[in-house]
Amino acid sequence: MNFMSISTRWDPKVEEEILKEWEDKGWYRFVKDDRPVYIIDTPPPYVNTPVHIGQAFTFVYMDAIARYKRMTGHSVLFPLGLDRNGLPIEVQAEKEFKISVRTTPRAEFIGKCRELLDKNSDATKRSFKRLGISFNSYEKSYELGGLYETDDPEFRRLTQETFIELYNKGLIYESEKVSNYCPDCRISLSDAEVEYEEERTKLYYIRFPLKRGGDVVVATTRPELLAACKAIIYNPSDERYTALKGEKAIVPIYNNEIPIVDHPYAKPDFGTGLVMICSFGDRGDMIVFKDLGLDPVFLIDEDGRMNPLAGKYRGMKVREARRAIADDLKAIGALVKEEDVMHETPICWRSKTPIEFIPRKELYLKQVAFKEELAKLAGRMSFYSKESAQLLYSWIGSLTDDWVISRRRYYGTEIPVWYCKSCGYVYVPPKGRYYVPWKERPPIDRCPKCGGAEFIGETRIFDTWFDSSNTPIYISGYLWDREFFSKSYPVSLRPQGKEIVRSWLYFTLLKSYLFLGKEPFKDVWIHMHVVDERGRKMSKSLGNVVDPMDVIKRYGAEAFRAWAFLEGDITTGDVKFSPSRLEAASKFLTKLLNISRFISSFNWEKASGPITNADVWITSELNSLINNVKAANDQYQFNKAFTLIRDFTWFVFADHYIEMVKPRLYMAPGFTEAERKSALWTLYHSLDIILRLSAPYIPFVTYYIYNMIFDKDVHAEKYPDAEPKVQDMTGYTEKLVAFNHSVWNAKKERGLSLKDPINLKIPDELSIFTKDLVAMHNLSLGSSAG
RNA sequence: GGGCCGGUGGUGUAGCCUGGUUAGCACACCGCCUUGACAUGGCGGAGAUCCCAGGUUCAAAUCCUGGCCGGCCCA
Repeated sequence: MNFMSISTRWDPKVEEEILKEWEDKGWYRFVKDDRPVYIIDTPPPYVNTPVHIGQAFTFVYMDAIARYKRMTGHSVLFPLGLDRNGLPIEVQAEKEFKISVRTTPRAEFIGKCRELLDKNSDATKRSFKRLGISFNSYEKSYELGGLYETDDPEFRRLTQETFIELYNKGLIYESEKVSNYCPDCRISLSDAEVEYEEERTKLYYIRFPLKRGGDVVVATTRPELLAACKAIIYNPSDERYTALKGEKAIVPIYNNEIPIVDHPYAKPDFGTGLVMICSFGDRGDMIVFKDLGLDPVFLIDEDGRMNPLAGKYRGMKVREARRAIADDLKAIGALVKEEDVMHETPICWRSKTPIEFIPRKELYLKQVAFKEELAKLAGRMSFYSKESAQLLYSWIGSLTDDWVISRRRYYGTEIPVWYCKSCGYVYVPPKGRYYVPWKERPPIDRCPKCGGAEFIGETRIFDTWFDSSNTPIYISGYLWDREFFSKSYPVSLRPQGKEIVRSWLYFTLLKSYLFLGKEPFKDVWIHMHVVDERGRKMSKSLGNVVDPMDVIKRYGAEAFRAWAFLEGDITTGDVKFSPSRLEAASKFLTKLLNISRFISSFNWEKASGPITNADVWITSELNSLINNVKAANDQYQFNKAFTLIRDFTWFVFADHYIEMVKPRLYMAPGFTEAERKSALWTLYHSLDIILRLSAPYIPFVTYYIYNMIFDKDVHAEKYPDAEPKVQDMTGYTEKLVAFNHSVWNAKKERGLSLKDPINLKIPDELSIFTKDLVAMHNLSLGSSAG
């Protein structure tokens, strides 16, 4: 860069020039040397949508961590990953190309997905680059720090290797179990992928005749499951019904007899206190079926329609069947009443479709057996903030089923298994390469069991979390640099959102435990979300989505960054995005430029250090700032750290110290050359510290100023350390500030300009600053000394 | 139904752990000021039932109990 002098305003165009310089330098590339390594396992953004403002926000935080760690002498591994596996891209491909996954040949369909992914990936990369995120690289490569993609053959090779190893350890099994099923996505879901949504729905009160005569009324939200009802339960403490024990009820419409039994799952105050137990309306039904040893009947097929066992309702969608059966019940007088209720419905996290519980044959990874060990390993990781660890613990505690890892979709890592056509032998190949069983022959000619030569390749793929849970293993060189890997694992930091604690964080922990026997991270930084000005989640349907690139176009990346660090602590709560607050935060950039401009208008003359009391005072304040900022940084409290820097720079250094030394700089009468030099030394020294402290947060402006004044790259400098030799004079700050305000106030009250002389006494405790204070305020009389 | 987090001037927050200051700061607002870095500035001002109710204490924004509201998680 070559500019004449520091500008009074920050021009976002300068950011682009700086980015070019950074790119040319290749300075952020990962280098293996004898420095301690710091590894950040960044969350690979899914590339089917533009970068979200929340991602922009949190990646800026990660960038500050990376920059801070570099400046404190670490070799920082900070790779960019792009998540490209999974359902959303299939859905998008179907929409964009108007094709269906069910009718398009697999290879062709995958090609279409890839086409879209490549286009989207470029946009994502550009956004991060523009924000100044100092990833080791923006180019894909198979080396430490290289950009990686989760659908890359190498990444998938690792996924398959973890499978092969876990399979060989006997941790994976196939079973036909009832699983969460999304009829819309047509896949089984792990428990982690189930969300709950409050839904307004009807509660139907249905009359069941009793076999011995009379009847009972049962309330349910799912009358369409009547044909699958196997029992009616009441709470053992519910005296209204204890007499019914052992009785049989007759299911309306279907006329089969079912027992009435007591079970604590029934809540006396819900509906009538009687609950019909059907396979399967919800998780509670499953528990009761198991407890009572009932045989389930399944009524819903993979399209989300009623199957022939539902009788006349066959072929109907679940919701249609519900309405129809309610009408029929009414017609025969079995429907006592309908009531509006709010009900927590389990839904698919992607499509928001209500999930059904149906049996499917899927592959499972054992996890329930390891809950204790997992909780123990989780305890070895430090959480920031520490309260967020509870999210992980409670999830581990609530696990009841093993992890469904197979999916019947196309765009994902293939499950590396072949089946012998003649004897059904399950062949799992050795580790070492990426396998595509649906289109490849297995690497053996004959079945080891029966000698058969024909094999059927597995067509299913893995749950995307089975891929994503390998990121710390992948980025730290497991595949290509085993020596580095073994030294560097567990990696330093996992930064991620709270909403994927039970998925990404949990599954990574599980994989790491089963595959390596270790916890994956030393530190875990959990953040909340960026929401709109009114505190609502940003969503397309609300129309309140803010594109970070629009923000950058308008205000610049540096303004966005300044705002991100000043606005609030995203680890304790959601942060509201507000353009006016962003504008306000960006004013600090102007302030910093102008402070620098002012200081640089004087030549930096040699001096041995601060000699006057005022200069020692501000230097000791800087010391204290350095200590406080570093302490905050080390706790990942970057918002606190940057706020401290801003407050000091503006409201202490500029407002008080700079104003105090101006007379000296302009050689007001009575000051010596040595005193002037001392002030200059102190100003330059302070600015140097302030810029280095600020560099991780606002890397553009600090780079620009540092280059202009010190002709060096601030990002290659050391993070400041406090100087222990400086006498601590921070105790004066409060009094000094208060005195200055009292003078300004007094002048105000008397209608004087700040330049006018005034007759005021300097408090005794500030007498050591008399010379500077007299000159600063033009105090004419009454000073107690000097 | 259970758990976690949060509730401080119009807005964003600090302080709470380790009770005691006129509850600090910023944005916005109002007034004055083109003072040789900056008017995206300087100085000044007004503006707060510290969610509510009890309790502990000489003293509570801070500790305890209960409740309300908001958010999230689990059943």
